[in-house]
Amino acid sequence: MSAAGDTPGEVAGQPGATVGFLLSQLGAANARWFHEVLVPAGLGPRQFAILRFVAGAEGQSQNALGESLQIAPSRMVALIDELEEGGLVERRHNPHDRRAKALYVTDKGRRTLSRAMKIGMAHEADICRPLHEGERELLIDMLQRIAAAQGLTAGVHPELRTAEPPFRHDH
Amino acid sequence: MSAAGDTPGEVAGQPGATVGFLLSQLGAANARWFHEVLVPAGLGPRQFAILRFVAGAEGQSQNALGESLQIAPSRMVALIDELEEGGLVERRHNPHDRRAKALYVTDKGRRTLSRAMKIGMAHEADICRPLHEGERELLIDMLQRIAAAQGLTAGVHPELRTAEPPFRHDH
DNA sequence: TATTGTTATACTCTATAACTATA
DNA sequence: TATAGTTATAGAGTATAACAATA
Repeated sequence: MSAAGDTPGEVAGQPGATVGFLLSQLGAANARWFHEVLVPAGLGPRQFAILRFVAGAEGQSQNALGESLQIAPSRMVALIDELEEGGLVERRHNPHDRRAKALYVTDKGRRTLSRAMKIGMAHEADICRPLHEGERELLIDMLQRIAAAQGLTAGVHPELRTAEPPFRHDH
Repeated sequence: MSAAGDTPGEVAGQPGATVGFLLSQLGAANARWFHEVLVPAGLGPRQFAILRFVAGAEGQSQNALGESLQIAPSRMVALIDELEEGGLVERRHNPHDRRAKALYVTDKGRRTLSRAMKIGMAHEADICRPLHEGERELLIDMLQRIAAAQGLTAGVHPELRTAEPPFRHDH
């Protein structure tokens, strides 16, 4: 971090231009922004993520889904409740295990998901508008390398996660 | 967002590689990571940010500082309380306005700040380890362009902010 | 005895509004 | 009447543990 004070002429108290600060700042800002643009679809970012995972493998139990997304079982309940009350997913009976619920996306859920994904693509375009030709791919490549080095898996967002991430502690 | 399902062969339910997702994921992960590495300094990221701003312009009132960082006055109280209890900053009397407190960094605060900034620089180096020669500058340039397009000011972290950010709503 | 889903409880964080002492 | 700081309260979000039904 080329922190304030160690660069002559830099205003003390300003974090300056560091990757860490910018990632943190942009991450928080974009999460909120995405939350906002998703409102017309009637979904929050978390519900969007869960809806995608349900659609990706229908019939899963809540706990199985929660394990993929690293969400505690007790949290899944309210999350699925919301989606079910909105008529986007269904809890069906699992014929092989009467304890478990099998999760399915409804037709309405599929339409909502489709709309939300269009919004997501437009949002991505908005974010990348300041980038020049070809820079988006380069940016993604760099960010993916940083994510991989921190042991972040491709599909799981930390905001959803219950447990601590597999950070590197060798510094 | 090149969302799941619109790319043939992509596993549905996976957000895929988008700038929006990666920023959000890395932002959250790095914020937590930074929180963790900062523990030995006895500071949280927010307190670190405040300490820097106090050091950057000593004698400021709490409200003035809160306006710079976009923190509500009532939140500032507890934040400054913590720093004062830790012996890192002092609330002195403002000779010109007996309502206001003038904030100053103690010697201990200066040593803590110095230690925290070293940690911050090491953290930045850790983040950027997967990048090749010269890529860090390019990454910062791209991230700054994205931040600027969203109206984010250089020194203010959204996590600290009370009010809504000046997002673009033209999409 | 272990597991699925659920509920209840407590804890953290923060936003809001009321209050005091000054101005 | 307005402002600086403070306090109190309420709300959201989330983690933890206990629970009933089933395996």
